[in-house]
Amino acid sequence: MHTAEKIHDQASGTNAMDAPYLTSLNEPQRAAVSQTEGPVLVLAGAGTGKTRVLTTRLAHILRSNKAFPGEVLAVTFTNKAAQEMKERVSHLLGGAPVDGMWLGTFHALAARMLRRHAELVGLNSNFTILDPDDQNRLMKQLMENEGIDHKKWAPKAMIAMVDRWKDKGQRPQDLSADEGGEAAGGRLVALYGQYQQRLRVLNACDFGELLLHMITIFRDPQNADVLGEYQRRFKYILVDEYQDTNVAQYMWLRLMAKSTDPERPSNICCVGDDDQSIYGWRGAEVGNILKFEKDFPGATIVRLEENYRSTGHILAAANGVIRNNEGRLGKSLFTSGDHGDKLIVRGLWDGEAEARWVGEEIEQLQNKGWSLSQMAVLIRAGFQTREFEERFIKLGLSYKVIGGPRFYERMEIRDALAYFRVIAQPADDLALERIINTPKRGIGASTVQTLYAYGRSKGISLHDAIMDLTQTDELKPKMKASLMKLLDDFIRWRDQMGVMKHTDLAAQVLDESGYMAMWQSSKEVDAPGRLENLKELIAGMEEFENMAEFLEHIALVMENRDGHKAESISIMTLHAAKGLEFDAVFLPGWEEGLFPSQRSMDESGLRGLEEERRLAYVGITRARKRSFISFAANRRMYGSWVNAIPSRFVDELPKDHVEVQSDQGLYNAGRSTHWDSSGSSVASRRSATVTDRKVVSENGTEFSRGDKVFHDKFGDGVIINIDGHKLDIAFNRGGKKRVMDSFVEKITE
DNA sequence: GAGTCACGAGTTTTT
DNA sequence: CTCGTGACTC
Ligand SMILES: Nc1ncnc2c1ncn2[C@@H]1O[C@H](COP(=O)(O)OP(=O)(O)OP(=O)(O)O)[C@@H](O)[C@H]1O
Repeated sequence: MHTAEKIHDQASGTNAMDAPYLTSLNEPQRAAVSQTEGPVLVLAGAGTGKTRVLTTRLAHILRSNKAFPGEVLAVTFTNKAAQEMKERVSHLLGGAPVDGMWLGTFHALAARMLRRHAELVGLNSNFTILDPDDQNRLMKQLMENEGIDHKKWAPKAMIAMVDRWKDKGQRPQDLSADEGGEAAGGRLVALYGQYQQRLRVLNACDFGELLLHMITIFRDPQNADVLGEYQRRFKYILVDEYQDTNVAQYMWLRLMAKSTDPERPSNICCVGDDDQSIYGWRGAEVGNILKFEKDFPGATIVRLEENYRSTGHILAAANGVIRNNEGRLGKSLFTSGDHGDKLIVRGLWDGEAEARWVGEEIEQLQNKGWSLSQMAVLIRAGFQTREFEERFIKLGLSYKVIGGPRFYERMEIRDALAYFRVIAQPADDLALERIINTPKRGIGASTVQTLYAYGRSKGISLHDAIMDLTQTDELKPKMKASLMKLLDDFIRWRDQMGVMKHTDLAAQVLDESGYMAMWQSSKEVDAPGRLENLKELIAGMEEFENMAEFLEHIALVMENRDGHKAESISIMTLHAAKGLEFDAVFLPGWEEGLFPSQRSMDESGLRGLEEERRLAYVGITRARKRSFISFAANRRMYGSWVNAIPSRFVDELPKDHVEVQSDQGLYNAGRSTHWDSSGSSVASRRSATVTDRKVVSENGTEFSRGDKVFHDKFGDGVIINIDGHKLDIAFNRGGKKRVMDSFVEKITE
């Protein structure tokens, strides 16, 4: 034990070493908890209690008076995990709520800091946090100004690239002009620069910028006192899911974790598992966890090997899959529990049959007394929810889609929020633009263009541009009156902000703006529902102190409506399931192209495939007792039927630990037989034909399934099957035809 | 400037 | 197939 710790213990007069919570840990876990001083890395596989260690460690630090709550920085991956950790800690400490901790996601914590120091980077402390939709719209505007074709270069894709740069901590000035490659006609870096400028004018930040601004502040020698304050404040730093931190997050952490006294290394504890790194596409760097020892010399590495979550068969199956990845740190895992039941692997005819089967299995488990809340369907991509939802509705099974369509993404909610945002922060152009003509005020697109053009020429916001132009005669009188009315409304509402209760103000705004009336008089079928949602929105605001707090919550916490629905099965993506556990887990859609995702492999090759495999590992290891893996031989894609072959991950499951239960021998047949969908005119019906994955035509073009092609006579289509040089193509104009590869051209976007 | 229709693109994964 | 965008007309 470190000397410092002893001193603390004596000083506080508390002997925390016999605290009750320590008895619920195994030996290495306890070591990781009680070694509070110096850098510690807990590197361990799934279900070994990493999160439990981190939570207990936090409780231990507080309980032994080593730090006040406000002196601990604890970073979690999701807001939900932060919430849970807060509850667990307070529970471990006897139940009283623990307030004042710096506990949250990277973004939530950075936002909290940035509100305090906004002026150091030229922002006002009431800056707006843009959501992804705002980002896209802003990018689109910039591209239109620059005359860049936003159909050829999707603004969303451009923003994705900008976000990746931000993940790496790269600002426009850190990039050479050609770093964007062909994107946006070779001008992406320039666009990035303009985008940053606009953020400043809008007094706004996007997600990545929250961290980048804090890094900028910390690095500026002029602000040494600010950095010093945080370095001294945070006596202990704890980070969960360290394998999925990106470069910017890493830099931010390192700046704060830098010890002010070389004699006393920083007390940072990170936990993670390189095999569970699944956010590479978002800039996460597994390298961060690999170099921990180098970054923090003298670090203690704790390995946990006992898995407390899953049965032997589940662990063995997961290990069998992940073993196929190269360059792993390698960890051993064992369980003292039973083998349990083998994993079920089942091939089915199509997605509908798959959903039906899953439904049956769920009902059987229910009949055995298992709880729906302890079951989950884990999918690869959002669109897969549909067939399960349809099936569950038919069966009357209660379910919740985690991370599905979110409440705040609904049109009417976004509109209402836009009003609130403009009240809170007048320079929020994107919000103002959204509602400037909603409800209809006769302010059309061309007027907005005029206003923007003026604002751009003066370097001011839309709001200020309106202020200026309504003082002149440049606008038509009608337009001018309309704009002045709106401006006056906002000024009046803004004056009320400090006076009126925020929920009352919200109701008043929606009423006086005519927004409520717009829906009340609407004949649309969903108008009543929208009004209902608006009411709910205002009711939900009650939980918050004021408007600013409410808006902050909306921006940072992506919350889900039915998240609390008890006794229902969860449907969510594998990504969203990270860190969770269920008695029974269903893993549908294990087909090549879907899982592993074709796109991931096309974009990132082997790296992409390995990340997909880690996703499979994460999925399997979410299960405590039962795991059901399935694949379908036929999938509907863009309305036409596509036949699918089982995922390579199915083959990687060790035979001894799975029970294969496939319909009509689909397990093997799926990969060698062409399956006709019921009655549709697939050309190869006459015989079971061989499906090839790829073919290279005489003239050297490579065709794969899913490729878009053009045929002189039939037009555009998609390759659904390949048999030597013969391609089965679903043509957009209708009909599926079998043609020779030499007759079609590949369309490359 | 507002409303209607047709075409086109899309399916990863999210703080 | 389904949603959203953009072009066209009144
Ligand atoms: N010492 C222990 N004794 C009994 N149960 C434990 C112990 N440690 C952890 N567990 C249980 O094991 C399960 C997994 O723990 P936890 O979620 O902390 O693991 P993890 O390593 O974070 O998992 P993952 O990386 O897969 O998300 C939990 O149900 C937890 O309560």
